[in-house]
Amino acid sequence: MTDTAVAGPVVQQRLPRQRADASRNYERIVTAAAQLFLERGADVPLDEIAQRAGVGNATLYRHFANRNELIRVVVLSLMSCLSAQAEQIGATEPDAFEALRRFAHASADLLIGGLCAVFSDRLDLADPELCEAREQMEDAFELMLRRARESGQLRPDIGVGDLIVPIVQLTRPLPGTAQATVEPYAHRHLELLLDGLRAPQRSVLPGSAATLADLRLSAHRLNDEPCTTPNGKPVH
Amino acid sequence: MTDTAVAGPVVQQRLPRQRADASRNYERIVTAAAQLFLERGADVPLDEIAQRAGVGNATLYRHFANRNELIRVVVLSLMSCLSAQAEQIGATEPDAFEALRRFAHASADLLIGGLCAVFSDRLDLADPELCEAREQMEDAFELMLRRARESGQLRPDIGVGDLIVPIVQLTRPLPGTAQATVEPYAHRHLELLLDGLRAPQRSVLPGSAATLADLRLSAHRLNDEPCTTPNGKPVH
Amino acid sequence: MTDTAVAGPVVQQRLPRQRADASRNYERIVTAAAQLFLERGADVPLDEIAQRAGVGNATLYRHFANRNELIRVVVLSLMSCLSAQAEQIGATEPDAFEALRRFAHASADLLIGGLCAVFSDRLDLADPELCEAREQMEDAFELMLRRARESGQLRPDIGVGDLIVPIVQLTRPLPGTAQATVEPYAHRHLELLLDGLRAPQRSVLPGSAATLADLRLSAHRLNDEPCTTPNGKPVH
Amino acid sequence: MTDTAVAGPVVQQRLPRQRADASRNYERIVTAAAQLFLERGADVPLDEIAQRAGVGNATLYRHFANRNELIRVVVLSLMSCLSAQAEQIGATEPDAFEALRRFAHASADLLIGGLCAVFSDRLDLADPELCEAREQMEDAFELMLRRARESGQLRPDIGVGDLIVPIVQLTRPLPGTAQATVEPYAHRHLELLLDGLRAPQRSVLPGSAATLADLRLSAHRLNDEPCTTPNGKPVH
DNA sequence: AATGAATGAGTGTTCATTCAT
DNA sequence: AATGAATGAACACTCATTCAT
Repeated sequence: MTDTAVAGPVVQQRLPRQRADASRNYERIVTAAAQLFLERGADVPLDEIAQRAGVGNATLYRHFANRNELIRVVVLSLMSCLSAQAEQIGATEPDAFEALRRFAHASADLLIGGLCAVFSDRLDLADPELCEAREQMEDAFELMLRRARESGQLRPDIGVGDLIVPIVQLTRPLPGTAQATVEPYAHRHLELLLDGLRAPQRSVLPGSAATLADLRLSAHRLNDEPCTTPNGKPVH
Repeated sequence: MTDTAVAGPVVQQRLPRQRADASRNYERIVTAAAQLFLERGADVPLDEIAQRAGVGNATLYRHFANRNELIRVVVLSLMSCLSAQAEQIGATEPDAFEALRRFAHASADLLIGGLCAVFSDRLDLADPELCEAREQMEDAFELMLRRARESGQLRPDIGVGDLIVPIVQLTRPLPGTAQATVEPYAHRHLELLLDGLRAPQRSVLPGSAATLADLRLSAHRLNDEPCTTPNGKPVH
Repeated sequence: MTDTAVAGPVVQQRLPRQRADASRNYERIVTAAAQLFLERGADVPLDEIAQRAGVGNATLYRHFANRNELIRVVVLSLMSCLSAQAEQIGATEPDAFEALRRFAHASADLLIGGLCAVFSDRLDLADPELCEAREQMEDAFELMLRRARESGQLRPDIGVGDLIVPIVQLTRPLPGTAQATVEPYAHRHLELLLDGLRAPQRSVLPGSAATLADLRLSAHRLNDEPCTTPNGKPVH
Repeated sequence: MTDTAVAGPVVQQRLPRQRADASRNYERIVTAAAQLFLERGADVPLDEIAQRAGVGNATLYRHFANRNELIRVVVLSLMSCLSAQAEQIGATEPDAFEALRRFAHASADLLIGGLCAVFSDRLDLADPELCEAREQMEDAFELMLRRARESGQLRPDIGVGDLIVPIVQLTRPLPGTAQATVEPYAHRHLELLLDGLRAPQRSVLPGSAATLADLRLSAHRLNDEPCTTPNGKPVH
């Protein structure tokens, strides 16, 4: 993935009249942020992002009012890339399950783990731009799943969340390590999961499939309650 | 899971003559820490842990010289519980794959996601107590896998890391949310993964199985290098 | 100087009925405190003093309400030793200047640098016990000086403060170092000073001689004022 | 002494393009630090230094990474002033001993007592800038001494440490008091010492002259050993 | 517009002092 | 009486955010 692959689509949405150096700085900041969020987590000092981008810290603030704004743009950028990938694979891969498989791995390659931030309390759930990007992405997954299901290769009890959430989780950087650490394993484990997705199904799944929005909502609901195990017993 | 289930085994290793109130506080701190680490990540203010434990901040420091000490004990406690579970399940469940399956879900119930801290740079890789607990845990998994493999129910190309890492990842709390948010989905996705583990295998896996130590080592190797994708292209 | 040399005289002044272990602890604390104050400054953690004394920290507080109490006793102990030395030397040394000289060096040997605490704001200037000890010590010096002056060996423009203050200063441990570091030099420089004290005088001294009380008073007067140089210009 | 007299030489060494307000703050911090270190010791809360300088605490940290950095600059500044004084006096005073005398008193006026920090474990003994400043200062003293010795006015058994150390000690602020408290006496006692330095010598000195580096080294050697009196008996 | 600098709120940690055994 | 433990108030240092150049 190149710099423009991440920052490009979003940058294009910005207002036209902008000094050349300003838009160059904007891109450099987004790029540096994407790198550092993945390498060091969502809490990296903004000063370091500015430094890696080669700009002053105040310049970062000129473009992004706060850390959440920056996260938002990085996430939008990632989701945008993802949707584009889906479209391209869907258009070219004849086998439906193989398309799903390739898309899943492509997502991992796109470091979709960064998307975990989608669920972060740092993002405004109602942000229209974000919602739209998310729906677009979910639609892409949905389409892939429908086709695979219709082809008879996908077990029928699978929803979009059953794919996105595991991809997000399996590709997250392990805490304290760079993204690159998990990546080789991510593909391997993803493959195992995909095998579990194939028809005929080998088990009865507990729970039900969820969308990202579902997850986000349940997170909101639970956030202030005491932490309990699924059996309802308080933790510890 | 009760308090003693988490803190017990470690507490038992402490020196004998300890005032009742002190050991009560010790356990309360470990318990509060385990909760808050899961709910809010490894960076929760220690003051909040002390507050939730109902003790002064300095009391926490009397028991644990710093945050890493505390993490270490929490992790040891979790791993210890896990090994005990394995033993119990292995002794009672006749079907080998079902034993594996139950153990995997039990691990998720034990909030094993917290174990992600094993990989954290916060822990001393060489700490003997930690190594021992990790090996014990890996042995338990190894035994489960061997039996399932010998019973012909497990695909043969699976190593211990192929189980532990996905469990850790799938059960990690989504960033910014409480552990409880993922948990229902964790079991569901784990089940999918387990289906992928069953024989006959439905795909050829990329990469190779890894142990926790492997992961940790590769993390060390990569940490100072520039972050690259598996294809060798620099990220972004 | 032995342990009892420091702690002894003061201990004898305490009330009679006391458990044997209590009075043993008292002495051990004073001894440990005297050591650590000299080695590490007046700010050593009291817990360390208790530890070196081999008692619990709370035991220290049973004997001394706070750090100042402890300093007070250590200082009293040192001054007491000093007065005893003066008496002994005065009684045995026939040459008056030599007596002064020996006393000065004996004072240095007694680590009189610790007396700097006399001036510390940590001590109650009006404390009667302290005043008495100070006067006693000053009397001893006074007597030495008078005899030396009468013998014609001492220049006439010298007061008691002209001896005590330089001794205190020259024997203070250099910051960040143990007392022992200066000690060899202290005797050497003291000797130089004593040479300066001999008659006939080689210069006209600025200012006037001071007593410890004078110093202490002027310290009080100045403490809250802005810091100025002797010329009245503000420092820096 | 004016602000620039203290902070000037060091400030001049900083990188060229600096905002006016930043360099003003830098000087104010150094000035405030020099004052407070002398008034209250090397342990004054940095927040208070910041407050006296009229800046926020974080501003202090922008300029000095930690307390030792600050001490280092203050010390460098003092030593630099001192060397300049020596040069000026040496060039204008025809009488060699009088030059020495004037320099000694000028040193006291420069609050050289603050130099005690030279010995502090807070300073990096190997710091090249510091070493250079120290050597420069010692050279200045050395030159003064040689001239006085050659003129026949200085007793021959005197080394540079025999001047610097007593000056440092005699001008140190008494603990718990402002620098100003000792200052009047410092000049008086210094004069006595200088009288002791004059030829013909009136005594045989014990020990030998030392440089600052010697002192620092012996401090290092002794710091971890048990504290003993010069006679080899353990203290107390 | 870009930026270096300023800043206050927050966190980890220490320590004098008090409490409970 | 002795003591291990508890505690809150300090202090060093960091960082997001704002200010001034």
